[in-house]
Order: sequence, then structure tokens, then C-alpha cells
Amino acid sequence: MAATIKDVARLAGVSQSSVCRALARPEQVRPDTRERVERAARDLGYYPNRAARGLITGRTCNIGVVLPDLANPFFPSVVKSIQTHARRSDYAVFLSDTDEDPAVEASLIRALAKQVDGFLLCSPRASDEELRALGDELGATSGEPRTPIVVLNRRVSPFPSVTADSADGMRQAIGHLHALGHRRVAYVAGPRASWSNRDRLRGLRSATASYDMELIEAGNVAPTVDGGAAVADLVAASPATAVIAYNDLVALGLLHRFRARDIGVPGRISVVGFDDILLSGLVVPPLTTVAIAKEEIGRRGVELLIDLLDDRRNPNKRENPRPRNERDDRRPLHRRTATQLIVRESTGPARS
Amino acid sequence: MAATIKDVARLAGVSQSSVCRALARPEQVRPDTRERVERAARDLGYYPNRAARGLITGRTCNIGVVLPDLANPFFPSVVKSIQTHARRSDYAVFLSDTDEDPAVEASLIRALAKQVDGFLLCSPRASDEELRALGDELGATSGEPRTPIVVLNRRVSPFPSVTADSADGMRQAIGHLHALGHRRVAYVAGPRASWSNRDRLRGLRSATASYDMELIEAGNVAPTVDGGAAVADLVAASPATAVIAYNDLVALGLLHRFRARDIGVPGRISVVGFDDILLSGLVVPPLTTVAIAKEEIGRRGVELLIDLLDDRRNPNKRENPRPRNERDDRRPLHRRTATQLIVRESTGPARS
DNA sequence: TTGAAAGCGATACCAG
DNA sequence: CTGGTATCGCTTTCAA
Repeated sequence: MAATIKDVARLAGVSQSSVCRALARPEQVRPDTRERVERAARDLGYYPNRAARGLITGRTCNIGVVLPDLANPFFPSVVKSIQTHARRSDYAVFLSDTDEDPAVEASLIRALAKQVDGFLLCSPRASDEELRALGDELGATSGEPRTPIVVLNRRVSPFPSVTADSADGMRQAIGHLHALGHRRVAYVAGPRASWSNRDRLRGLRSATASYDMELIEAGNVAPTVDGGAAVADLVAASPATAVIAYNDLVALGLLHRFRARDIGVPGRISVVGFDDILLSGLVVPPLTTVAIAKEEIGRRGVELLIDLLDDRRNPNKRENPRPRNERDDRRPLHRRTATQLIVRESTGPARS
Repeated sequence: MAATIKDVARLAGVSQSSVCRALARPEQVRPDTRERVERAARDLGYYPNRAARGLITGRTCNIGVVLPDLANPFFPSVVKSIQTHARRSDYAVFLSDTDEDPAVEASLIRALAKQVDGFLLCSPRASDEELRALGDELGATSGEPRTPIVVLNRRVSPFPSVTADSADGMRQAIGHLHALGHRRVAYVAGPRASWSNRDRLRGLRSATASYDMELIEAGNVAPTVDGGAAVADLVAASPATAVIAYNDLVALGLLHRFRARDIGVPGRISVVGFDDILLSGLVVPPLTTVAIAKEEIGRRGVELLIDLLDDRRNPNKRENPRPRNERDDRRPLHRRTATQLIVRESTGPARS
């Protein structure tokens, strides 16, 4: 059996309390005691049981990450960033993939709630109401002992969130297409439940409106390669000379099907993706896409969450106790990260 | 604060014990008691604290998954499969990405050890000795209370493992290339620390030997697109007419660089990958690759692990108490999953 | 069928 | 600086 603090105490000939201190606050014990304890711990291969610790401290040092589909390369990028930054603050990551199912999402969150200090929900698919209900249950936004939630790639009050500036991304994309002479652009929409999808569509509508371009909306598809391939022919049959896909996977599906049907890209139709996943630059033609700051989204999400967790621990003694409400003493609850159009060869002049 | 069992007990007007029973073994309490408890639990939104439960039962109902790099699409596929099957048995997944760093790997495993019932190590990068040392610490293979380890994509005694039949995959690949007229083939090796790399190389050597082909080994590279791109010119300068890459990412890097340098694939050189990640079929030319049963590896890994965990719980009363050592009463400790060559357009006849 | 009490592993508090 | 003791939330004897 793995060694417990008792074993260490016995071997070192001290009390449990001393072991605890020697390991957690070495400066508070006599050097020789500390040394004995350290040696005993090392000999026994002692590692504290974080679950037991969490029980009493109220901190598990785990953060829960919930996302719809790990198979979409966008998410692994974000998760890696989350892991890196979480680890830096000594948090471990509990990951759950919901398979795009809102029901799974909710039950997963509830089940995990007691094992994590807070949640990072990436592109959650639950409705606003459901999310808020969950938040209430966890006391995410209220009274003292609570499990905060930070939402990524979606804005849903009252949760803090980190999102990408899709509107600007769309503006860049549309500006680019307009300059190339395109006047009719199709949008292949992602899942209805996806806030990003709605956000992107909103941005796109405003962008096309301001450029006086026609927007053709192609039905909602799964955010996958197959989803894209499924509507490719429909898009090709439309009068659009360019198509913007919900994300890169969908764009890749379009490209693939276009190639199979010998529909020239960008000769006959230009294609734009969203996310800038690694492999978008590798396909032929390389995909023009709106890059999202994946690393930054993960990092900021972790920062936001850890801030909230710190507050929880010392609710009053904020190191810099500015008077409340004098200036803006609340941290910004919403971070918006920049997007950047990456122009590659899948976009070109509109055929006149 | 989230409700505890006490709150439920108070609200239902019964003792903690009854709440526990009503929820865990409903048939052991009077119907009306059960009902009161159930209603109280529902009203309070009570979810048991799994960590606290784990403390006493010795079961956390979590399994730890450790892998080198989530950015390699191969791993998300395996993880998804693991999650699906783990969830089916009511296990949650604790995921950690080690960034290909053996030191991180070891410390992560130790830190997580107490929070999980067992580990699934995907392609661990630690040395055999280190892994065995870890196993000893966790009592992975020994006495009663312990944390079993199942290793995926690697064989290292004494751990049970699930691997892919690389040798056969290589045989298929080489057979294919040989039939196309290739006689000199290059191998772009992956990380030295990778068992898969060694395994694939071994299989390749034996395959080329039996076909009497020449094998040219190109240095070890990172298992990434950049890694592949980095040696592409070197490969092109060699006398090889075909190249097999450690994995698809590396192959994609090769393809990319070949295209940039206008080195025809498969005209000038054929390219074969390994893993069959989703996007391999989407690049141009589509990549010929050896498919690995990712779903199956995840599933079998979980099965193996859960078997071990069940044993732990009831070490004696095996439902079918066959006499030990009479026949082979041990479950197979190593599962080898099939591989399948997927022929696409990146391979073609050798230029004569 | 139910409740009281012990205890899992660790930390925090309070005496000494 | 150190040790005893209560406690976290839950399950599990053991009696009643």
C-alpha cells in the first residue's frame, strides 16, 4: 500500500502534524526534524493524498475541463495550453469530452463538481438557462464555498469568459474576399447549439452588410470534415463564388469534396475556414483561415479561473485593498482575444 | 455550498447511514424512507462527493490517462475511445499531457496516483526501469491495495499492455512498395524514447530483409510535421525511392516539403505514414498509411484495466473459480491489435 | 430497518 | 517548535 502520513510520522518518530508542517512549511520546523521527515518520506515514497487533503482544505487543486469533441484539433490546442498554465500553478486537469451532447455535459459537470476547484467549459453546448442552473447549483457566482466556472468560446452571463473576436475575423475575411472581387458568399453553419456559430454568423452578417455583399446561408452541419463534405455540392450549386465555413474541419470537408468533383479552388470557388488548425496549411490548396489565439484562450481562461479561486481562499485580504466601487475594482469578466486572417491559396479572385 | 449527506439526512429526518443506504442499496430501506431521502436529495441537488467516498472505499472511480502529446491527433482518438468505454463503467478520466517529457511523466503519475484507481499510460516515454520503479511504488503489479497500470502502444514487463501489430503493418507496407518496384526505402525515425519507434523499426528491418530491400535510416526526429519537414531534403537526397515515416504527422511534413521543393509524390518518391489520422486522407496526394485500431486500443486498455480493478475489489471470489495454474487462468496480459495498410495516392510505381 | 460511531488521509487549531 | 485532537464527507460495521 502506498505510504500515508502516519507511516512517515512513525518512521521519522514524530507526530503527523510535524510531518505535515515539515513538508508544507519547512521553515516552521527545526532543521533536524525536517530532515528526518524528509528522509522518511523519501524512503517510503510518500506522496500526499490530494483527495484527502482537498476534503479538509476545500481545495482539490484540480480544475475540470469540459469540451464537446477532442477529435476537433482546435480543442487539443486549447487543452494543451490549459494544462501548461494550470500545471504552473500546481493544478491538475480533469478532462471530459461530451461528444457534443448537452445532457452528457450537464451530468458530467455535476459528477465532477466535488472533485475540482473550478471549471473551464470550452464551447459548452448546454442552453444558457441550463448553464445558469448549473452555475447556481455550484454556487459558481455566489456565496463563499463555491465552484467557479469560466466559459471559453462563449459568452453567457453571469460567467466570466474568454472568446475570440469573430466579428473582426469575419470582417477581415470578408474584406479580403471583397477585394478579390467576390460579391456573393456562402456560409456553412455549424451546430445550432454552438454559440461560436451564432457569433460567427452574426459577425458575418454585419460584415457582408457593410460591404454590400450577398450572404447565402447553407444549413447547419456537424463541425466535422464529413459535415463539410455533406454540403459541398449544395454550396457549389449556389451562386456563391466564395464560401466561409464554420470551422477548418468543415472547410477541409468542402475542399475535399470540391476536389473530388473537380470544382476548382480557388478558380471556381474560394474557401475560407476558421480556427487555423495545424493541418490547414498542409492541404492543397492550403486553406485561408481566420486564426484564433488558442494558446491565449487557454492561458487567459486559466488565469481568470485561478483569480477566482484565489479570491475564494482569501475573500477579504486582497493584497491591494482598493476601496470597492471607487474605480472599477472588478477584474474584467470577459476577455476577447484577437483573430487574424491567414491568407493562403484557397482564396483567389472571383471568376468574372 | 453544495449539499452534503448531512443536509440530506437532516431534511429527510433520518440518519446519514440511512441516506447512504437509500441511495446506494435502495432495497435495504423501507420504501417510504427511501422516498423521503430521494426527495430530499433531489431538492437539495445532492451529489455525493466522490473524493470523500474514495477515501473510505479505496475506489475513486477515476482512471488516469497519461500521454505524450495531445496535439498529435492519434492520441485524441485513443482518448475518446477510452472516455467512452470508461464512462460506460462509471469511471471518469483524469488526463495529463506530458509534452514528451519523461520527467513530467513520472511526477505526474506520482501526483495523480492517489486520485485514480488505475492508470492507462499511452506511449509512455520513461525508461523501462523508471516505469518499473513507478509500478513498484504504486504496487501496480503486487500486493493488495494498489494502483494497476496498463500500458498502451508499448510493451514493458510486467505491465499488461495493448499494442498494435507494427511488424505486420510494416510487412504490408513493404510488400506493397516491393510490388510497386521499390528496392530502396528510407525510414524516418521518431523519438528515441518511443517504444513504437523501435518496434516499427524492428518490424521494418525484418520486412525489408525478407524482401531483400535496402533500408536507409534517417535520423530521429520529433513526431511532428516540422520533424518530417526537417529531414525531407535529406531523404530526397538519398537513393531511396520510397520513404516510410514514423507516423502520419512526420509523413505530412515530408509531403509538405516535397511539394514545396517540387519533388513529385509518388512520381519521384513514394511516401507511407503510420497511424491513419483523420486528415491523412485529405492531403494531396492522399497519404498511404498503416492504420492502427485506435478505438480498439482504447477499448481494450479500459477493459484490461477494469478487469484488474475488479480483481482488486474481490480478490478471492472470482465468479468462476477455476483452479489456478491448471489451465492458463490468467487473462492475456498483452493484446496486440491488427494493423491495416491503407493504400492511397502517395505511393506509386518506382521510377525505373 | 435504522442510528451511532469509527475511520479513511490529511490539515488546522490550540495547547504546551 | 511540537503534539493532540477535531474535522472534512462519506461508508461501514455493529447494536438496537
